[in-house]
Amino acid sequence: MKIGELARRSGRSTHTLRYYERIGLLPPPRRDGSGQRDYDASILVWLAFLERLRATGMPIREMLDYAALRARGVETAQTRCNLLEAHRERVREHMCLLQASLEVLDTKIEGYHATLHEETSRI
Amino acid sequence: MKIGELARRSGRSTHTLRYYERIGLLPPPRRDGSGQRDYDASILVWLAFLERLRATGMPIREMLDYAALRARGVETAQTRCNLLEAHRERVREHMCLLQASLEVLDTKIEGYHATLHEETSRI
DNA sequence: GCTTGACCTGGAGTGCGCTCCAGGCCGTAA
DNA sequence: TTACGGCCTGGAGCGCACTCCAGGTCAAGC
Repeated sequence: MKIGELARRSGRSTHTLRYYERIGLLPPPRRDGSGQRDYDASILVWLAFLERLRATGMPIREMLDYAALRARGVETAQTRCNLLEAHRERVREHMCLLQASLEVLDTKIEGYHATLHEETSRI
Repeated sequence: MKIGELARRSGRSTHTLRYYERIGLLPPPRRDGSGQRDYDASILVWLAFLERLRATGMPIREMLDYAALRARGVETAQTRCNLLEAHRERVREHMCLLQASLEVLDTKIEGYHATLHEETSRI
């Protein structure tokens, strides 16, 4: 699979894919006769996983740590697992904060509705 | 209240408070005899509200829109309410995405646990 | 043969939200 | 009186995660 197709199928731009490779988040793929990248379909799984990490706010620096551990093989499984568990905990905390802020927002909006209703009925 | 105290009480740095003022997110406070900012305690309420917007991921640009509407007075209440409601909807969507990603993370971690357990019991 | 479009590289640029710096003023306490 | 801490300004710098550019190669279709 060439970079354009991978971009389409993974939802990234070709720019981003090359950038990820440059910083070490994607393994360098093999190249075809004319030097163009030729990806294995399995890379889509890795990209999908990275997207979950990204969506939950993990900084790239930390993804790099994870990727480096992964490259060192099975003996780092425990460390990777710990890393993911720590991240999960942060995500949970973030969601709690969002939930609390959402409630404040609800209250604020409710206040606007009350005021606006008063305005209307006063006319 | 001087800027240092406001920083302490609002959880921002003095740098950030001056920055917010510069971009129009905080109204310019009065100054004391020697030109130092002298804040009214009521500004804490506004800062706390901004913090909720920030925590839920509203870009500063949009906070500025809100602040500008607010400055125009009561006739913009409906528009401000709409703005907050649209934002609330985005936050809800974001939370759904986080929830889904959290579940993927759980599955992944579960997989690590299974593998690690297998490793252990094979020894 | 020529055009088109996808690909290549190294490096510069972007937008966001701060964060810090230099150089200076002011009021209080030792 | 001098040292200190906190304040002032305009403007530069930073970290992040991309995003784009110039200038080039290459394969396929007309």
